[in-house]
Amino acid sequence: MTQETARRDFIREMVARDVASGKFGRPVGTRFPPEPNGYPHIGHAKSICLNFGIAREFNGKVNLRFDDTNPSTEDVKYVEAIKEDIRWLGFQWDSELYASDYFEQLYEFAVVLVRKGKAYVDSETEEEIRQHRGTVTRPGTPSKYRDRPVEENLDLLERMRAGEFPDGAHVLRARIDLAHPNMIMRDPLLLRIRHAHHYRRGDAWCIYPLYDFAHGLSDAIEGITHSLCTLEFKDNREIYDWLVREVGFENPPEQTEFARLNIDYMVMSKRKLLRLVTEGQVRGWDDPRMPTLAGMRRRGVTPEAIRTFCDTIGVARAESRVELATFEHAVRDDLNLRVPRVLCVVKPLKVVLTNYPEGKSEELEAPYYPHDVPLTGSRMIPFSRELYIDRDDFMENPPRKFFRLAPGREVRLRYGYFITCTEVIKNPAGEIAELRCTYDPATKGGDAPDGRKVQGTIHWVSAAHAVACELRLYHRLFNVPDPDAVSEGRDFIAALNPESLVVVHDARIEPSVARDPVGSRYQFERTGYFISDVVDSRPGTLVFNRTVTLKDSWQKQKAKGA
RNA sequence: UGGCCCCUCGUCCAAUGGCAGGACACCGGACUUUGGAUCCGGUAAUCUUGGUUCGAAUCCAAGGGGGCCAACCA
Repeated sequence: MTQETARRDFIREMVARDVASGKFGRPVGTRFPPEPNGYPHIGHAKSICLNFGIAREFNGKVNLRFDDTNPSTEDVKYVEAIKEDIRWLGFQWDSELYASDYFEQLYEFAVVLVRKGKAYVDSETEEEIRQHRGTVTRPGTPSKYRDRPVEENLDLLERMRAGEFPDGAHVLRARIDLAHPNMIMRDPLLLRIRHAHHYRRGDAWCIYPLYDFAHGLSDAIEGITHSLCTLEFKDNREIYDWLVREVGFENPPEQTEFARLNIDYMVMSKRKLLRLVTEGQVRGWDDPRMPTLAGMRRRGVTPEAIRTFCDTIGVARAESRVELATFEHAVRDDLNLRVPRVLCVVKPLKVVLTNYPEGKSEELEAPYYPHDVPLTGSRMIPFSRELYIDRDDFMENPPRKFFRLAPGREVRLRYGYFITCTEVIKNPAGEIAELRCTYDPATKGGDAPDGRKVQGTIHWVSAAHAVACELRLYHRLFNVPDPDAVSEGRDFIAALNPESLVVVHDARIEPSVARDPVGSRYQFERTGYFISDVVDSRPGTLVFNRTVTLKDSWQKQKAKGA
């Protein structure tokens, strides 16, 4: 707010200029204008951070305005979801408003336009209107109703509102120019008849404004100064300006467009997300694989990480696609500094310590945070003769640079002892069933008094004390970086990653987490960040969602060797 | 093909006529009881061609490439 030297995006620079010049003669006003027909996603988060951020930085106001002008797709459940997600992201709006509350005013504006000869009632069919609009390379032709007398237009408009006509019988159009090079300006439709129940207005209205008619005028009614939207609305700016001018607003708001957010391996279109949900490709709007805020929340992503991410990617006018790594970095960077570490074995392999007394067990103290995280706390973890380690941490014939357990090799058990593998036990099928190891009692806590070093440290749990749990390992939902760009005629559904969710049913976790509340976040050491699932996890049936893996330079090493 | 918008390291964003910089990614190294984190170092870009200018990523022109617009969706 005070950092005038901080680098700013082109929009903030513009707002700063406008504030300095007193251009609008009123405080900065922004708005976030979702249509309540779907759940907000990370792309909306970018817009939310921008609009709410600017209002805060410039001591302005931000409105949450639902652009609810289409009764057939909208629902209260979406307005509730949107409000919840904005709050969760950490923002508070100054006013909660609805375009549907402006229907009366919009109707009056329509009358004004008709009286000025700037709008008319067209009675052509939908098909005729489309035909007469021309194409991008060919001008359109006027409707035969275009020159109806004002009085007739007024009468028709009134009767449209009164419900005298069926859907599609008439529309109100702006009278501009059928040959306009900007298609949007070829007498755009303003009001259409829709005998449909509106989730807020009920059956009070049967004519509904279209986006172009409602949006700019709603901004103007609210005294918005800076109306920020995405690039695809660039052409609409012309009708926006035309309408606020014709209706007579002084110092009307001005629209500025910025590039929408795209992230590799994600789809951001609400239409596509809705399809994923309705077709059951995912388990709902809050499926942790979804780019929705609800999905990310359930996945374990924090609002702070999302806000940091939005800061990182910046705001510009060039279309772009952000690498997934940029997003994952923001997530790890935030989680690293806030969540406790615990031990969880994903694919258990039994280890028997042949020189550890049978029936004995002990408690080892394990800090929750590593030395470089400024948080404190620890818990005791049980240790005994039979343990589980991860199958991936043992190889019978290890390649070079494999620093983990192998026959004859010594490794450290995290917070525990050094162990050495002495024997590999196989089942009749020849698969490794169990390892026999010896432990060195002198290395309790993880250090050898003789200064002996080990290459690797692996995680483990005590077989008798560990708690079975379910792990949901999420991967990218799509196999291609740009699922929106699947070739013509092919469905983006075909690009879905069949392994976007891998469920592990028999993971084993240290018992300390058993009674933590659902929604608790952890780092499972050496594995990744996880959150206990708020929907399905309960005491006795623990379920964890993997938020993001840890960076894995061993995987990278392996890939290079391959 | 009409109109409009955009084009800087692999990716995202800066540089607002004056030394092309940051973040992520990548590659090395240090450190390490997480192959995590951290620290240090490195590779790496102005779409092309002209023009204006003492000086151009920046201004102009042409070309190339990408995107948006022809829903009674937003």
